[in-house]
Amino acid sequence: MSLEHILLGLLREPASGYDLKKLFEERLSHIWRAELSQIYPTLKRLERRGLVDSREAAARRGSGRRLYALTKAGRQELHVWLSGPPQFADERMAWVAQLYFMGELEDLDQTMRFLGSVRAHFAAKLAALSAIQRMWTAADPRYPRDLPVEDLHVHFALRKGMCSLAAHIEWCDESVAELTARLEARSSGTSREPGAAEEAP
Amino acid sequence: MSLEHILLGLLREPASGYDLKKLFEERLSHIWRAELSQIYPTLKRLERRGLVDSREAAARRGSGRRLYALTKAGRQELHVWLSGPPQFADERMAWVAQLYFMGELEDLDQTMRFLGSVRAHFAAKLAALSAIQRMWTAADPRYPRDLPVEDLHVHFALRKGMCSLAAHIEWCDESVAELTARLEARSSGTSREPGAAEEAP
DNA sequence: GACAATTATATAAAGAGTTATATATTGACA
DNA sequence: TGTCAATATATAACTCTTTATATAATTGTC
Repeated sequence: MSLEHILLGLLREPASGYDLKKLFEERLSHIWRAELSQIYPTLKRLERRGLVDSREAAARRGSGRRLYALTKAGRQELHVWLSGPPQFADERMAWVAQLYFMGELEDLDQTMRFLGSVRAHFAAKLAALSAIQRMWTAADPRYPRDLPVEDLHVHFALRKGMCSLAAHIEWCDESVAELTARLEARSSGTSREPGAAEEAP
Repeated sequence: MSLEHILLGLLREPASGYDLKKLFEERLSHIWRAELSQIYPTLKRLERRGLVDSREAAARRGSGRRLYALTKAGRQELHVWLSGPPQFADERMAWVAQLYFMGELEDLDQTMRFLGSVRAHFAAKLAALSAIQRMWTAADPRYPRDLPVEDLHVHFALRKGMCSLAAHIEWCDESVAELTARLEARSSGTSREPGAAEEAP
């Protein structure tokens, strides 16, 4: 189970369930997301298996917090996961399925609007990752060539997100261009469209 | 629930659960996957809701088959889904998480091997999609500019997969190049590595 | 002093997907 | 004749994830 391993990875420094949720949002939002209702029971399971241990600590506010930390066995398990083969899972992309079936609507304007929404979505995500990279570049003169090994890997993961998103945007533009060419061909000369005949009967 | 809508999309022609599983594998493998154990109960649910209806039919082999077909309500529901906003879901990419934490291992050779596996994986997937595109190009002289509207959308979805995969491969190459530069810098001149001192003590 | 926001943990219930298993029929091949 | 592969449906058990809800203390604000 990947969530377990990711929690082990995040627990290089001791953290509470609440902290871990924040770490997911701040550092891993482009890779994985997890809800508190999933994190808490998973931490308990990891503790039962001896991969993490916990101690109570004073809360800044609210009820007491429980800080979890990696055990030796936990670090070993993490290394096994990291040394193993890449774990691929096939994606489920509902929005691509929508596009796949959208010919059914026979409405290329709808397709155009749809591609616009898609492009905006990915552009926003790319802007967020670019901002992170810019911050990093400004803050650390070693970026990225001379980063410490750990940060280099984080950099790779960030670049993965940026490259994917940039490709999505380019694909949107390619598709919009193909659609536009088609719509122009339709509105000018050779038209067999049912709607076009209404213009000059 | 997206699987329901995808089944509605596939059911433009009547099909059995078994047929639909094949359609997922043949046409939608780069977009969505579904197991028979998920398809059968989903079809029953769709029938209870009046979005599809079914009739028994003779099986080519095996026990009798049940053919499902879209109802009017089903087609309407499909159109609502297709007219709605794109449904994005954040991906969970275990392999990127592995890379993110891989600095922990302090073994850049392992990182290199990992990136090699990743590249091979995506290259194989891209080859599969490219083959589909080549077949299509060869079979239909209208590809892609003058395709019927329906096929144009299928083409867009295929191109989405190809663009993503090509970007993944480029990212792999970029990362390998950065890693290589680093490994060469380490093996030549300025070395503070613990292993390097053993060469000439 | 009331109220909202934040910090913090916990659990129940539902939904989505995977794995394993059971059944039955037919055709091909050895 | 036996058995393997393909066609076809069905269900149980399990895992993973989301949504909703409950509790409780503290800080800042109006």
